[in-house]
Amino acid sequence: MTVLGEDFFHRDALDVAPQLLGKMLVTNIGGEEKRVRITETEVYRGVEDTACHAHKGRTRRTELLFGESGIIYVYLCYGMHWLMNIITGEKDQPQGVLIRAAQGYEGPARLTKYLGVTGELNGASIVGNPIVRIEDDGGQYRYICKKRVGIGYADKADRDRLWRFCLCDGK
DNA sequence: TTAGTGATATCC
DNA sequence: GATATCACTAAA
Repeated sequence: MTVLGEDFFHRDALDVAPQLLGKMLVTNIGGEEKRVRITETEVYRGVEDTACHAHKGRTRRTELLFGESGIIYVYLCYGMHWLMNIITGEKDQPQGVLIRAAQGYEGPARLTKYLGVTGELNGASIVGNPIVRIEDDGGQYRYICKKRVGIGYADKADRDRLWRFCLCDGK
């Protein structure tokens, strides 16, 4: 078992997202360790991706997306749901991977609710952090690509991108 | 199908 | 200052 380091995230989101599938997401928030297997991820990539929060440019909120890889971007949606992303790729190139689901906790907000992830984690690093990390237990998994969801506001070309990655059942 | 909820961005 | 929007979920 190894803990994923900075080099894992310092690559294109389209490489990182599928490889995150099957990894263990481990948090230790409020003194309780929670451990789940990631089953679904989604890529938001670049200013040219109209579904990406950063496509209109830098703001206080999206500043993190332009930053260093391995940083956690947590965003509050509809006033009650925290969504968790991990920044990937080069600095000044806004891209990230949304953790959409884990085994037993399908749904991006259900996952963060279980783990105890909130805006307090926004801007934290996922490498060398006792609060949150990702472990690789060596498993190899099949996955399938699907269209992203919940981005009806984006251009059609971006809505049709197959940037959502789901673990196949079984192995 | 719709209510619930609040930060953020955008427009005065 | 105000208002519109939103990478969702649970309940009906």
